Amino acid sequence: MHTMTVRHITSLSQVPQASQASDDGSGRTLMKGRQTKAAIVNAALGLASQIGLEGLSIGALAEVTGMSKSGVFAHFGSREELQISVIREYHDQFESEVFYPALSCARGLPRLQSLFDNWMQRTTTEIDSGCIYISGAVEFDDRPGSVRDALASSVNTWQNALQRSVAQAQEEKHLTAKADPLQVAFEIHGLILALHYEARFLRNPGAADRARKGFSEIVARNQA
Amino acid sequence: MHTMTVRHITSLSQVPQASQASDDGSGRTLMKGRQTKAAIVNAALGLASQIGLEGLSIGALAEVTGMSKSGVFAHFGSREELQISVIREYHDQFESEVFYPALSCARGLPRLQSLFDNWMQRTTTEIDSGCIYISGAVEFDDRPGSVRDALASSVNTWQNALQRSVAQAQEEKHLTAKADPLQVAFEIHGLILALHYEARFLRNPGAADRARKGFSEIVARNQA
DNA sequence: TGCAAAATAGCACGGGCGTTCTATTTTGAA
DNA sequence: TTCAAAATAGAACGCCCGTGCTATTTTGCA
Repeated sequence: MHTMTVRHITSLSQVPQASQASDDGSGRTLMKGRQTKAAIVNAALGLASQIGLEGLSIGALAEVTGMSKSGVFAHFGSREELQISVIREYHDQFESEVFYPALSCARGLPRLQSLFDNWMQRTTTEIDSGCIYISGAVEFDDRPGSVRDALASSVNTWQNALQRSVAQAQEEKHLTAKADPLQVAFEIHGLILALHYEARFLRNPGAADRARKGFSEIVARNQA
Repeated sequence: MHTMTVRHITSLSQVPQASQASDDGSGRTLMKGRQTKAAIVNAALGLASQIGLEGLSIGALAEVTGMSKSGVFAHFGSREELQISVIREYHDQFESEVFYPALSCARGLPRLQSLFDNWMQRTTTEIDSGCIYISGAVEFDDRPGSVRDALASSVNTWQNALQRSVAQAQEEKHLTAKADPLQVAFEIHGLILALHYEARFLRNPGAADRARKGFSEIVARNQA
């Protein structure tokens, strides 16, 4: 039986969260375990990106980090909790690489374009490492449980942010009011998925260009 | 050491292949093992659709078919060969459900529309069972080997057929000659991937409508 | 510097996996 | 009906997995 502190995966908007520094609120100073745990999670994210969340094994993780199996295990209490930690880490990285940088662009189309560019950039990088929002969806689409919930929650948060950006582009009269943000976000998502599929699995060259072209066509078609 | 008869996965066009009846060409009559093997492969496809090609285990398959582990194993000689058999079976089903029926529609846009409709129909059905062209791509994008090769070969065959249909629609002056078949096929693929992702993983309603709408926009934009 | 608590290691367990080997049953042409 | 060949079963193998236990080491405040 584990004491599982429920921590919601949201933000991707307003609150820029607290310090994450040396104090966890319990009055005790940062113990070494925290850093170790962070290192483990980082290694785990690297592993999971390549072989998937399901392929992630505590034994392999112990080898990579140079620790013992039980030493790794103790930080999480279960494999599920480890997987959820990895998802949280990925969420944070995605947020800081794709979402936050776009906030420096003007509301509306510029910001939407920036969101897409950052997303493309990240996906292109991931052609060699894999995206766990994509692989995870396939691994857990039929597997109910807390891992699936954490994953879906993260993805939903991002999709909402994307849809919000489309709606803002309408408010700013950059896109026609007749467009449906859900539809636009759906089509953009499809471009990213096709890029990931064709570049990473099929190794087709030119997929990135096609994704970019697809985006500009979507924008053109929905322009105000 | 296995005698592995190399059988290329192609067709999806011209040659409607031979009888597949009771003679395998070696002069011997159909033995019972053939039917059993077919039954196993069918069961395996059902299993793999839900839990993926990697999740497929000989033990589980033996239980489902009511056979012994070694009885099942003997038909394939290795787990890889079993997975490849499943891919071949899926290829055949995909062909006969999506590709062949569309041939009864007129060359050009009608046939392309039919291909998409059949594909949509199949994907919609697969929201409950999963598509191994999609899950397999994720599972094997980083795992070289014969399974990956078989999968990529099947997918490439289908993509070529789709691109050919787009080109034919241009020849028939249904679509503008300025369109790029690779681009159009890429975007259509994206719609199907987004449908699968959002309907099967996120359980978002309305995804099918959005995919259809996306297709009609692609057609409209590329009309001659 | 001492000492409780936290972090890590070591070991063993039960279970599922793919595969191999050796019986045993079933098949179907002669 | 016979009998070799094909099909299937059964048991065992080594391997890796997640997890639970019990030391042992390390940490960092008093």
